[in-house]
Amino acid sequence: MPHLFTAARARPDPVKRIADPTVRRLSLYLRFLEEFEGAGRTTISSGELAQSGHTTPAQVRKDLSSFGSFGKRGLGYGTHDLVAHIRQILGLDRTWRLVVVGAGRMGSAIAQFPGFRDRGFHVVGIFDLDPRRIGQTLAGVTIADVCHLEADVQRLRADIAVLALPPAAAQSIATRLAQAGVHALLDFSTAPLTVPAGVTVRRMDLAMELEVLSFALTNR
Amino acid sequence: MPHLFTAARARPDPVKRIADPTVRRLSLYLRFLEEFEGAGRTTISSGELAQSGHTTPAQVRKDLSSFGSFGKRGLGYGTHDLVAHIRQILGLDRTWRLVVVGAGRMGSAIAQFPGFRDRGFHVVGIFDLDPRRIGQTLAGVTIADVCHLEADVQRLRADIAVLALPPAAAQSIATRLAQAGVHALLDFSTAPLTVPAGVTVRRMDLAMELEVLSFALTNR
DNA sequence: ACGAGTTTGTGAAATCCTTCACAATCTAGG
DNA sequence: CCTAGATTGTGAAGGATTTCACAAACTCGT
Ligand SMILES: NC(=O)c1ccc[n+]([C@@H]2O[C@H](COP(=O)([O-])OP(=O)(O)OC[C@H]3O[C@@H](n4cnc5c(N)ncnc54)[C@H](O)[C@@H]3O)[C@@H](O)[C@H]2O)c1
Ligand SMILES: NC(=O)c1ccc[n+]([C@@H]2O[C@H](COP(=O)([O-])OP(=O)(O)OC[C@H]3O[C@@H](n4cnc5c(N)ncnc54)[C@H](O)[C@@H]3O)[C@@H](O)[C@H]2O)c1
Repeated sequence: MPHLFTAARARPDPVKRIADPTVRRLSLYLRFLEEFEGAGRTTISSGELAQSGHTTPAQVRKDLSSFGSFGKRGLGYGTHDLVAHIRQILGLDRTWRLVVVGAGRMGSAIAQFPGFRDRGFHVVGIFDLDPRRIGQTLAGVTIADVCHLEADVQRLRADIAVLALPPAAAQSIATRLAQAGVHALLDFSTAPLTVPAGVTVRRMDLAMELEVLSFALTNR
Repeated sequence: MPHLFTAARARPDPVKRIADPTVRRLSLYLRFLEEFEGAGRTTISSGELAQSGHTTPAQVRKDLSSFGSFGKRGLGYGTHDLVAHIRQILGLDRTWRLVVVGAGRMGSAIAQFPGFRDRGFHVVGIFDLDPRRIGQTLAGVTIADVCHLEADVQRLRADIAVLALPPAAAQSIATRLAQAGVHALLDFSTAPLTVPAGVTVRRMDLAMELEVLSFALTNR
């Protein structure tokens, strides 16, 4: 399900579809660039980036060139510059407000993970159904009753929701979130969700990945 | 990085590369089929399967046809039959022995998740570095010291390892596991791993998925 | 200021994956 | 047994993504 988009921030030229794999790689490149920048490197070539990311120099250059021309021929890319550009392309030059729905094992692990805040993803709300969980605090956020979900996510101005729910509950919660104006969902449950147009869903399906590994092992 | 394989279990015909997306969809189809089977349906058409999985009838048929001819024209696929076939294709007609390395928030959540055992993935070992964790028990398995990792995974006959480690530790543990004969890794850390040929790695990169969502939100 | 050496940016080619379209084959009903 | 209706299996077409290959543009040392 590819999606159209218009270029970020008044750049007139490249109104163009960006492939999903490109966006994922951009996210990867960003990490390496930050490492390189931290290590004091001021420039980096497509070849070096490619090596870090298990891809090819041509791929790196194609990926970047869909957004503009950030490198210097003969030299490579300025690490600091490129970090700034990719952050802007990915929309990481701001913070995003996250809610976690389902405070079980997985939901708790995610809500307590400090790495997200460091990258601009702030957990501003946690919801559950279970009276024993409601009222407890995780990483400074008090678990709220899911029955006021719509009002709460609007009050909290949530941008993104992480669903760590039993599969049976996921669809109904997804619909309620979409209704309440949350346009991005990260779903850990096993059933694919149906959502209104304009809402993006990403799935994290552990069981599927294990089955892919099983297939790989089975076929030598 | 596509990989070659030879057809599962002495079928002479289709020595052919199977696309990764095909394998993932097979895993999806299997879930729906199990639901349909549980609901008493004896046959199902490619159209119905497609609808459940957000894909097209042609895609479903192509996917299945890379492995053989399982349907009946005019009727569809026998649910029970197809479940059995897909299980066999994916290598799910046996149990797989899992170890979890890193018993922090994420590792604990995974080790304690009952859903895996139900699908044939048995957690047989958990490892950590932290003396406070070593000796504790999760879901009936005692956390062992990672220093005997190689000997332990061989003794436990582990097939698959889940890495829930700090990124800095992941590469070294992956290398040790590969050395010890574990040919399939599921990695939760953020750095892509380099492994010897013959070892399959799947990544679960939460941060990357959030950044893809950030991109989607940013570009309307 | 110049030439040797690098590295980018990008059309074109190649590869990979999905969709189309239809003959082949089945069921069901009379 | 025959016909109407349904659905599979699959080559071929189409679309998407990756790789190739090379001119353009830069740096650096002299
Ligand atoms: N834990 C894992 O390692 C793991 C692995 C693979 C998949 N998953 C999937 O992730 C999801 C969560 O897994 P988990 O292990 O955290 O489960 P869990 O049972 O520990 O937690 C689920 C939580 O959701 C809450 N909940 C249930 N219905 C709700 C509703 N309608 N609204 C709000 N909260 C509700 C429950 O009270 C519970 O706290 C499941 O879909 C599971 O299949 C988890
Ligand atoms: N928790 C999350 O929601 C989350 C989200 C995104 C990514 N991740 C990633 O998953 C990984 C694990 O995250 P976490 O939250 O569970 O971290 P954590 O700190 O809770 O757990 C890490 C565990 O690994 C152990 N460990 C460290 N070095 C080790 C070694 N060499 N051998 C064995 N054990 C070792 C530590 O003792 C600790 O128990 C990290 O790479 C993290 O970036 C986690």
